[in-house]
Amino acid sequence: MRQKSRAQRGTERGRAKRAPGRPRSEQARLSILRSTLKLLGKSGFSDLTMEGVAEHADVGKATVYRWWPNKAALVADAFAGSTIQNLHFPDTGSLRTDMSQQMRQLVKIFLSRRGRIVSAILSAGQSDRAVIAAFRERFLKPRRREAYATLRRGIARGELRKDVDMDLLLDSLYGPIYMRFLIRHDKLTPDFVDGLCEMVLSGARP
Amino acid sequence: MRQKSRAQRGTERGRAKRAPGRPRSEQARLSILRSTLKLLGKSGFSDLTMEGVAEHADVGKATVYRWWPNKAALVADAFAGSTIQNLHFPDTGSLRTDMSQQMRQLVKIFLSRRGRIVSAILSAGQSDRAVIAAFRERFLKPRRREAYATLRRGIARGELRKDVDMDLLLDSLYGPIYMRFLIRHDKLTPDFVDGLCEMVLSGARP
DNA sequence: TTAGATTCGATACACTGCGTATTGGATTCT
DNA sequence: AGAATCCAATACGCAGTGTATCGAATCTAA
Repeated sequence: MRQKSRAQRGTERGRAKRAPGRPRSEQARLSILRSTLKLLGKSGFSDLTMEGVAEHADVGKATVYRWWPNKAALVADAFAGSTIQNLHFPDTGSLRTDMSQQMRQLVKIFLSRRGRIVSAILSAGQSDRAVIAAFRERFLKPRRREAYATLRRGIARGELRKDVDMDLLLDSLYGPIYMRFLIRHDKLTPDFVDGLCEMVLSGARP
Repeated sequence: MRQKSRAQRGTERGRAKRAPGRPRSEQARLSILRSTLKLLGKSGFSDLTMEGVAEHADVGKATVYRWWPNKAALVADAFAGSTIQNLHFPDTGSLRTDMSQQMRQLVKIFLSRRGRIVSAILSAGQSDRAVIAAFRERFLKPRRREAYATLRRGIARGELRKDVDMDLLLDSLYGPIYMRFLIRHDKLTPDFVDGLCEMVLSGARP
């Protein structure tokens, strides 16, 4: 909070008066965030160290601590800034293929190097509410908004009940993916995604 | 591994010759495991310290390290030994109420103090495969076996398709619960469980 | 009863990482 | 020019990790 208001003075809107003094180095900021993501993908949250980030980013340790109070805040911010592409919903005319295609993309990401970052975020989030909140706000919610639109198209086409509980439905579709991703008791395959879609969506038909 | 073979010499099967020397103190072992669970429920995984466990268990720190190589191993072992009750499947004659009742119990545990332990295990498991394996083998799998039997009763009564993919179905039922438990984007209520059961099971009917 | 093996609790130790503080120099505003 | 703020570097105290050592306790085997 404190450092955010400080940062705002420097970066927010041109009409706001610029604070005196040396402005914050955008280069250092980006370098720190990039290094955080890179190291996080390599080694997970618990092995990530603030000193390691500072060294890899070629930056003083105090510079890291000036802008992020602790490791969790840094990781949450780094993740929030990492825009994950290829996760939009298509509009094929069929709800099942719309959902299935997007969910396959999500699984692909979970199985890639970026999956390690997501797992680290969810892990750290279990003992730091700011981290899990960042995941919800920056990752989950934007995609949920797109998903609502996709579901509404399905309702309009008569593929879903009009009174369907959209949050319940989306959790039923994505929950099993997250569960297998985190507990690793079973494979995350495209066939799994398709079977999941078929079973859950057929339970929500008119 | 090394300490396990050591321990076996002392405790395994009466016919095996007992090793010379002072035997391992069962009292210390139990005290350590109990303290681990207790502290884990209070403060989560990252705040748990080996020194804290040793102190709370009234035991030397070296005694902890003699039998468990690190925090993750200790936590996995402690969780494995903690039998969680009240998580059996009833046999009411209706698949939906059988599942719903058991799932409500699970939610109750997730929302209780023991939920903190589960969340700590899943969190630690993201960077230590032994921890997540302990969760799977000691917690998930035993309940899955009971769930299979419950589903088979449902198939026999004609409430489920004969060719239903039981693992897919169970993940569809439990995945949303784990997702809400870990991401905390929505409430874990009995109504949620009931709606979930209804939607998913209706998608698996003949 | 004794010798040998192993555990126990206690404690000291080196090491790593955390988070704070200080310093001298750089950059920008007024 | 002067004030304000940022930077990198570095030193510091603190907490926790994991190892090592100690004398005492407890067991088996002879």
